[in-house]
Amino acid sequence: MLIDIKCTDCPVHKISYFGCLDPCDLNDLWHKKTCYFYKKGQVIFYEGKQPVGIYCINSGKIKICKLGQEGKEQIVRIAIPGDLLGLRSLIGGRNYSNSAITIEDSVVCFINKRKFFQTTIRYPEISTRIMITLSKLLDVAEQKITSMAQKPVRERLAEALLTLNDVFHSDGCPNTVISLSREDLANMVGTANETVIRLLSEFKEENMVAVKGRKIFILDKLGLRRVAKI
Amino acid sequence: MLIDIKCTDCPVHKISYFGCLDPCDLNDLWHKKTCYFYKKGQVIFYEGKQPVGIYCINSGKIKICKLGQEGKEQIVRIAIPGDLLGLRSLIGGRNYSNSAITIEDSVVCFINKRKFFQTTIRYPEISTRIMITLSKLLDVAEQKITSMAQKPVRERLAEALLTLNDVFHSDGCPNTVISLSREDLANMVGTANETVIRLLSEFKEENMVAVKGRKIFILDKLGLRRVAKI
DNA sequence: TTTAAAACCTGATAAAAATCATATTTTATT
DNA sequence: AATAAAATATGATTTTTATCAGGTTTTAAA
Repeated sequence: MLIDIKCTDCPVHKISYFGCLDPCDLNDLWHKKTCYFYKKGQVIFYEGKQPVGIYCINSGKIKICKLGQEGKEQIVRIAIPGDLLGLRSLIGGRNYSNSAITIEDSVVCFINKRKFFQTTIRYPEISTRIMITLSKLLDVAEQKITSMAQKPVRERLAEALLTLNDVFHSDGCPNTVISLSREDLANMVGTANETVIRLLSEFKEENMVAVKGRKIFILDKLGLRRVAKI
Repeated sequence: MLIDIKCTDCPVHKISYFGCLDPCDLNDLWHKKTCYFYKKGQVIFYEGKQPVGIYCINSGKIKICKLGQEGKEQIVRIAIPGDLLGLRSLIGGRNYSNSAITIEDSVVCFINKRKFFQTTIRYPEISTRIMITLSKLLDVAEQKITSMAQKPVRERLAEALLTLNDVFHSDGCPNTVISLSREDLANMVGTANETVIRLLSEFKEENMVAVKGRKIFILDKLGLRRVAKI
């Protein structure tokens, strides 16, 4: 569903990559971009496909995932409003190395390749910002590799819950509710969903989380941090 | 041990980040940099320390690793001649997120922070190249997360051997010899060294590798690729 | 060259986690 | 509100892999 969102009115434009654009360029961007509403569970782009531009998240949450063995999905990270999607493929001139799927109703703007490069070339701040973002993502990814290699599932799940706590807190609501299926949680942690369910009950027993249906409430961040060993 | 290597004579300068520099700047770089010889096993920099510049590998191989649980080391990647080390910390203005340790005798040049930024600012090609490199590293890292999450040790070891085959082939010698301790191999794959040893014997039985002391010879790349499922 | 210290190898055992099976609850749909 | 479908939960079992313990070989150093 095509919708219209003016960049100057966009709640994320100040914190996003385009925060440094002058009003004129921002207005121009608004006219050039297209903006869509995606229902929860819809695919924004598929791994392996050729990129034609980048996506800027206006609202909602999006899981970035890779297909592994026998189609099993690995969630690499969760993107939130202000994040750009498809940056790497565009920079490296390669096909998408992962898929983007909404995990809640989301609004995402699309900026085509040429327009994006035209803008970034005139704003070196954007390039710098991209480099910094990539650096940070790489640090996080390497940290995750280390966790996957060395930590047992219980610790990794605690780690994931803390990450999700930040992700789901980002919209500013005071008491954070994580709304993610056990399957998705398992695909973040790298385990079976039965194992996630069992460990979640353990955490519940230890009063570190509360569970209401699909929803997970973080009650004891410090406790989880202790379990995760961070 | 301080040694003197002229950038124009450096065998990697053409393929390195500084390949685009004009002769004058390259000469200037030579005067500003310092160049050291490191024995196998020496530390170039430590995780957590503040960066003061970047390192450019002239010769040798260097493991990039993070400290995990109880000091257990996780090898994130292996850097080869032409690679820059410490880039991310410099860009992001953070401390080193990992350590760099030589796995064979190496020669590494050091360029201080200011000099590096002075140069890169005048050569946008370098910024672009950095972005492309970071993008690729991130793709590789995410692929590794997926492997760690979904593949059993046997498959991951096959994968690691194929990666090492490329790394150790890079100097141009025809028949590749991987010279890496079982411990290091285990720290790449994310397993115990006993498991590596056992699986290596299996691969030997199946005529996919040959082992002579510490040295590993890859005999059947296709076979390993089949095992690794790539 | 001898000796010490690492690194490597092998087997037995234990722990962690996956898989399978099946029941129950929640959510979505008519 | 009733029904179907999907997701969640729990137990039993098996597989994978780590850990421990003991050897042997290789490497490094006196």
